[in-house]
Amino acid sequence: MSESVEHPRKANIHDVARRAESSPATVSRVLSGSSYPVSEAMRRRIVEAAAELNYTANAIGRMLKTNDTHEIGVIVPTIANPFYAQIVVGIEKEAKERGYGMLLCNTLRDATDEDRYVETLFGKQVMGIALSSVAVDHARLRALQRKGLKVVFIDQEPSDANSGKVGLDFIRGGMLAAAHLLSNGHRSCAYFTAPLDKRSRVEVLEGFRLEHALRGRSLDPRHVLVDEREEESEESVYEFECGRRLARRFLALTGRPTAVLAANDMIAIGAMQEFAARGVSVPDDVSVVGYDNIMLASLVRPGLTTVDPRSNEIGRLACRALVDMMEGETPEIRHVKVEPVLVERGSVKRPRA
Amino acid sequence: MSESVEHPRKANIHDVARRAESSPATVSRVLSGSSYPVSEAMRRRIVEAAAELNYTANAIGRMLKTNDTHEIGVIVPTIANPFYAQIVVGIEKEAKERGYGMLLCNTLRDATDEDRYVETLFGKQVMGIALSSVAVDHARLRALQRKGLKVVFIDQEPSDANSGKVGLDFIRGGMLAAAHLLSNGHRSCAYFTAPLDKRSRVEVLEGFRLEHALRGRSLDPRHVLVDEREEESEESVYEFECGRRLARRFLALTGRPTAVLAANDMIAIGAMQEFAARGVSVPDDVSVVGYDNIMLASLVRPGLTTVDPRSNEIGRLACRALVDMMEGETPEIRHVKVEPVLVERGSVKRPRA
DNA sequence: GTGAAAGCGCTAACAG
DNA sequence: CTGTTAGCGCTTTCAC
Repeated sequence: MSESVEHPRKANIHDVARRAESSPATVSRVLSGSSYPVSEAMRRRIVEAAAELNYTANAIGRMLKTNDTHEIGVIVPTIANPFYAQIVVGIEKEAKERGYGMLLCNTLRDATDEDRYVETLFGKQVMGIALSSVAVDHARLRALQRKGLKVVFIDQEPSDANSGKVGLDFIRGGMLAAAHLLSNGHRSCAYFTAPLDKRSRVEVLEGFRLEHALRGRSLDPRHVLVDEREEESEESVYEFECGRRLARRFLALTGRPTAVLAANDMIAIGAMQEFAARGVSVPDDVSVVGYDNIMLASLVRPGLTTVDPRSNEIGRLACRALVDMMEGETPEIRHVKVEPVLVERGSVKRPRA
Repeated sequence: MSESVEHPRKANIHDVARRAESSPATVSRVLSGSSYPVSEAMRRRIVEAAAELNYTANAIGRMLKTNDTHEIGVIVPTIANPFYAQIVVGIEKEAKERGYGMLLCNTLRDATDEDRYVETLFGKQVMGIALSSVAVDHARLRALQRKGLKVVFIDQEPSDANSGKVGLDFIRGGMLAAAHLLSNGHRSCAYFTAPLDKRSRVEVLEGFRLEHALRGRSLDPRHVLVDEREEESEESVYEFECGRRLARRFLALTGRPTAVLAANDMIAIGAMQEFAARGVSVPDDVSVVGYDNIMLASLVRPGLTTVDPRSNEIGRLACRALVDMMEGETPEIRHVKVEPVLVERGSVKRPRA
């Protein structure tokens, strides 16, 4: 039953040379786009012979010789999460433009796999790795960096002069939201968040506060509503429920604010849903701003005004930094923060007088 | 300015051999996990030397020698679409278990890029490609298959005895939905869909009809509601709006059915939203079933009962078929259809008597 | 302008 | 059990 059909051996550079009555060296020069001078006649013969033989250069041979794979490794928790999917697409776009291929690894948050992936990628001779994952063994990574591996961290603290880093500017995002709300005439704002154990959640709050301060205002501590419940079930389901719970607490507040910033869109949408269920109109009775700009934000009614972290751009920049490092460019742009941007939809309005 | 720090040359197999006072062959045997007998003492010395030198085998060298990269190529439109993201994650899980790496390519629906990707992957000596993209040059693909490339198509018509294929069983999905509705006592059902220019939309309808027939029922043609509007704007936004329009038409029907199957979740959710806005209760006044099981389906109120195509499983099977083909396994399982599954939530209920 | 030859790092005969 | 050797497909001196 083992009917392994014999395939015609793939043509190699010698085959092409023979057919074009030339030599491997010259074929290589022509087909790899070298600038080395080759006569027009010879060039034509070679191109023709290659076409006839259906020749495709073996990249492995080239890689071994040149010691340059033109590939980068990318490690993320999982592209099932749209945020990472966007980043990866951004990375790939940039990589494609620069002529690099991408080796993608989803760790699914398994620390063991993560380390294994780093090792495998290094073995495959990628010269650079972009990663957004916390559990990697940094000691090992350092060791590999000493052997020439370039590393760019995405949305992560630990970095150093030898690594690149692309950060998300949550503080700026919080400021953006505050600026939008305050300049729309809101004099009292609330912040909705799940427990403050993630950097993003606290930094958004920081920015929110900061912008208030910059405008001579302050955020009433009683208006910072932190959900107590632990994260059970799936993340987004949890966040949605969290938004509903916080909305109920919000409605019970005396001297209730006229606007809310939520730490992320799912919380905002949960809150909006609860408001609607209780006859509180968004944006007439209360304005809501989210964070993340997930697809859903454009679908709910009213559309959710939210802060977009520009994940695509994050990927692009990460890749750019990485490739620059690999190609020995100046490391000036090694540490970037991507500026988030406010997307206005219908969930914010000036408060009633 | 060109401060290219000199990195210590990576150790190679000769370095390890020298340090362990052995030979490259033996080092290879030990470090590549060959079953070739090597004395314990020697083995230990080699492992130790490798560790001291921080040795990582160069996979490129091995690939060139063995003519086996242990890598597969994956081509999809874009992982920004969660459906494809799920598939890719499924592929990768399976690939990881089987010891294969993955080269991911997002075509972003650019036909030119698609062909280029196929070529590049082939040049990189992947022995197999899984692809879910329509625009590939099939003539070229056939040519590469003749050179031994294995191909698995995902959710696509054109296939043949030489290629693998993993299909989605939309017909079965439609049947599942009908069975659920009918056995819950619904005697009159409707189908909501965007224009019938996609295979999925017509096959789901087919299945829906078929199951009716199998139970001696029939689907009233006037209850097949097809949106006329062309797809403008973003896909999911369009579908959402489409659901709302169809819901309005549905409510105007005389002898209105008690249940609805939507061609996909976004349409179903749009319809639910419209129903709610018009005081029609789901599931009390009308039951709704969706298709796709997107994350959102579990978040809306009531939860949307829907057909899950099991994209993750699709990816797994695609990869399994591919690797089997690459490893010369029997091709029995070459053409698979993945059985969808009904996920029950709160949007379906027996109709009022 | 062209070709011969060496060699990238590894594994697999083969010989001992 | 261990080592020597050849060579995977390519690029790149170097010599002509």
